[in-house]
Amino acid sequence: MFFKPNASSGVPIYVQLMEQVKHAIETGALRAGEQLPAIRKVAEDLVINPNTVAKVYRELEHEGVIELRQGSGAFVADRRRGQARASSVIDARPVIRNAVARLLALGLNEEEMRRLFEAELTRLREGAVTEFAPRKR
Amino acid sequence: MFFKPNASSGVPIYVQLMEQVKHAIETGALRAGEQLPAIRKVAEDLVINPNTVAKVYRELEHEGVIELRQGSGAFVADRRRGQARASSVIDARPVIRNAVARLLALGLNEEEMRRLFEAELTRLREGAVTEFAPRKR
DNA sequence: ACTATTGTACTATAGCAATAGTACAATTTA
DNA sequence: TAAATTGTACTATTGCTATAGTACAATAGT
Repeated sequence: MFFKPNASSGVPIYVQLMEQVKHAIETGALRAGEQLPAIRKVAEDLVINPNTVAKVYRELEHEGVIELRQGSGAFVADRRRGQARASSVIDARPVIRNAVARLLALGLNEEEMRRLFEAELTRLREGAVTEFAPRKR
Repeated sequence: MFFKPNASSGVPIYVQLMEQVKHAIETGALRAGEQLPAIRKVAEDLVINPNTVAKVYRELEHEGVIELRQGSGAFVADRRRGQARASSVIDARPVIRNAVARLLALGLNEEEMRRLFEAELTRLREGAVTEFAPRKR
């Protein structure tokens, strides 16, 4: 599992890290019971503040994703649910990998892909949407 | 074109709005020369602060995406580039639409889809990545 | 027991996001 | 010309993100 904070994306670093850890668990890169690197170690590697990493671990624990044991470290919580999810997400990987490859072939850049993807998710979400259309001239 | 601010996504509202406007132009929903709704109107519709919308328009103008004319309003800049892009993005739409449908069929929720997608983009991006792996026990 | 490691818990600071409110300037419309 | 509309430009406030620095508490390893 890899991580590279995208400082210019507008998404807070701690949110990005949380997402990465969850994704690592979903894909089986991190399995139940396994230990995560120490707060200070992660902070050093990513060149971010230890407090930021601590916040990530704290939040993840609050969500039941990991377990924190003072003096020992952080461990992936062993919930059957996450493990069951893993297979689905792993099966899903080639699907988006293929799609992204096609988008790339069509000449789209990363930003365009992301906007297209988010627009599609919004479409699914539906709910109370507000129209944002050009005015009559 | 539709817009629904996702306050809990961690992404600043003004960034989301900027992305939406760009996407609308890329897909042809907004065409060169067309007028965008007034700042106060958008703010009212989306129930956000006029200053936030003003910031969006200001930033978009700075990027050359739109033109601001005091007293008149905001207009989509007529650069050939955006128009040329439109066809590519439109062609790309069924690709991700199909992919998202498959992910949905696999039982993935929105968050999982987004993480999977972002992970794939990170893979493409490559560059200097920092390993984030479990420690030996 | 001692030491190192790991998470916990503060305070303080700087910057950005978003809101609220007000006033002004340029243009369009009647 | 007068009024309405639209963008511009402030100040002030609140809350969150991220950083820096320090100290403490619990556990593991020797």
